[in-house]
Amino acid sequence: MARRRERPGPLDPRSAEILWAVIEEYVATALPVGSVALVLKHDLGVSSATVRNVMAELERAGYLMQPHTSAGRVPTDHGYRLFVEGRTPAPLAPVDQLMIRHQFGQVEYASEQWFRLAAATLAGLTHVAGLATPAKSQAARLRRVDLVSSGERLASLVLVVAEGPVKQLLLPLEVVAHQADLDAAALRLNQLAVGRTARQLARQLPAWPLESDADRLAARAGTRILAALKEIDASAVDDVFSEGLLNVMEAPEFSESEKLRRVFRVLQDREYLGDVVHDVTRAGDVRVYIGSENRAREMRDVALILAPYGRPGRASGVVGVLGPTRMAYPQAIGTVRYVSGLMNELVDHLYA
Amino acid sequence: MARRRERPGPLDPRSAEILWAVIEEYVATALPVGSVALVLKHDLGVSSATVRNVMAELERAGYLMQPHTSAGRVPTDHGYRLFVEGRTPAPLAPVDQLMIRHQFGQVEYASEQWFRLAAATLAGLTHVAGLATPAKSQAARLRRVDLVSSGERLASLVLVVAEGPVKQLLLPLEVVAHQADLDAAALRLNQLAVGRTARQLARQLPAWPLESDADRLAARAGTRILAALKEIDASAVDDVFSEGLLNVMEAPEFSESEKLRRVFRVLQDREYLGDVVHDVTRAGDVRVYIGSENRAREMRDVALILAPYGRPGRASGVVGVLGPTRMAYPQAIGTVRYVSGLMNELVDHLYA
DNA sequence: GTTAGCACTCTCCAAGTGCGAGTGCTAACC
DNA sequence: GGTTAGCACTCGCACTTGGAGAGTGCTAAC
Repeated sequence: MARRRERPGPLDPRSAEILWAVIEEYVATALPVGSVALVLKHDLGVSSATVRNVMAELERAGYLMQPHTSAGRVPTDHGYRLFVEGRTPAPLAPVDQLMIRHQFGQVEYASEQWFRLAAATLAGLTHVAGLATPAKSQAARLRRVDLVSSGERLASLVLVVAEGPVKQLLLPLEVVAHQADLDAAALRLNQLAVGRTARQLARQLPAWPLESDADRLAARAGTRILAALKEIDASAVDDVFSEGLLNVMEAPEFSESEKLRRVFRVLQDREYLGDVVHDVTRAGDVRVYIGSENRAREMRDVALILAPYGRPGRASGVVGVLGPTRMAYPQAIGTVRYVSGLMNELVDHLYA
Repeated sequence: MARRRERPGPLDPRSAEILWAVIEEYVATALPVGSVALVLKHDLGVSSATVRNVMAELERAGYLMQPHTSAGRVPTDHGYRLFVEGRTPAPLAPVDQLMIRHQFGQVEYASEQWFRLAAATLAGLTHVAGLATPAKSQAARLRRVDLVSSGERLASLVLVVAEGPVKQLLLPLEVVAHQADLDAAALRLNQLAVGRTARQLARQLPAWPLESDADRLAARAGTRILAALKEIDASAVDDVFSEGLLNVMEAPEFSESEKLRRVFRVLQDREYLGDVVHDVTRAGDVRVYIGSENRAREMRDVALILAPYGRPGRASGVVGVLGPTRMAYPQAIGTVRYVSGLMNELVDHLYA
């Protein structure tokens, strides 16, 4: 019996075929896969005894495991990893491509809805949870300011930030000001602050003129704007749209709600998500995190497939899916890749 | 034995005392309450046998039930209802009031964060899930328009809506236009469209001038604005901030994830939530929906405590909590009432 | 009207049992 | 030498059985 080294490079073709078969079977049924059932369904050219021998090797190599003696085999995270690397992703079916394009066409001019739709689309096609973060740049650049009166001593400060969402803040006023006064200040702000990042604004703000009432109002707003820009830059991810979490809840591996809770907990951990998003953006392509490959312990039951979109540094975000490690990887990867390409187009178009 | 009519008006004091005791005990332990345990802990002036008799009556009247013969008693939805009506809500502890005020003080001028904070605060204090919907008026009124260039043939249309969030849309342009052209059009729009509702805009739009390029651009934007306003008006609730869903997931009654899934499903049903919000707003005070009192079947395991804030018709929303029917109602009601009062103050201040 | 006493009911838990799926090993086979 | 049939063995799962314990409803006495 050709004893194999522990977890070596590529598998011989037959072992690979059997491993793929086990994984596909397990992904479909969520039940440990036995040798007999496998030869029955997958028409491998060998008997169940041979399959048993190969499976035993695959287990020694760390790609399969038995939940208990005398149960079938279940893929390990390493097994899935090999599968993901060994199989080419399945490109999204043309009919689905068409369907998605149609849906995105409907919200083409409502950029706020892109991310939600991306998440929903991914959830719908992969039957796991879809995720999307809005595009965001490292250093937010102010594109437009507006001041709207909200009473004699209160104004709404509207900030349009390049490559990001619009923000509304309240600005309490020291002196009574009407819309005309605010307009004058806004004019000033659009001259002085637009196009600046937080860093630039911090440097220039002290030198702003303070001669007229409008100047002073503008300076006051400037301070507030600076704080807001800093806050935007500081947050790793400002929002994560998730859709189809119900899909994940329905998976049998999450029938004990403790595992479910763990996933939810991570999904609220902005810092962790920020790290992952950073990784994915830097990698520049689809990334797959399988179970224990996730940095967070609590994610050891789930797999994450993420792809960046946009332009690194300028405006970028990620889209992807989250599901049990028992997932149809080739299909999911193909789908995530397609949707990220679509988001690329949309964002490119917007921030050309 | 004084046979009682079925589910009559108020209970005699002793029966009420026992019912309250059962509910408090059950809320604390989540275990069916037996007669012996009750007299031991609650120091009622009677023996367990008497308690048994009273409990049997309460069961006949529909306020208690047994999960199975020879188990203790569990309150029914009717029992909780009686409890809610019979007990005065517990006002929020002064120390908690202070804590909340402090937290809201920190985001006083970031109106977008109020709702999330309200939900988070409620979740933290009540140990169930906190909910909040942003303030919204029946007929959105435009407060300000801005056009920002996003390329030669694309503009961002920024809409500030009275009593609502700011919106950003993309406006594809028929002809090449630079920021100066957009400014001219925006000036027109702020003269023609500001202060109008969708209905008013629909009437006036056809009569807008179309002489200059700016006019034509403004008209084009006007059409888009009208569509956006209509959309805002049409959506029953545009967003529901929920925090602390993990609290609910941890409750023993949701250990089977099927019940959990039901709750999540309802939480995504905008139409249903819209109906409830409408009810609460019309009622004008805290409303409690216990289990089967909810219109949605899927909500029969949970209780909802909601309070409106803002001004009906003008800008109003709701805050509240969602948890298992086994909830500390007096405390939760007191907390929800307090937070809704706080939101009232904030919104009043803003839209004075 | 209240209470002690008691028979009765029903869940929960632990231990025991048969079944079936699936394995690893051995010896024969190509 | 790799492959395969055969077989003993293992172990989880579902089911049964048998107390133990909690809690009830009823009855009779107070």
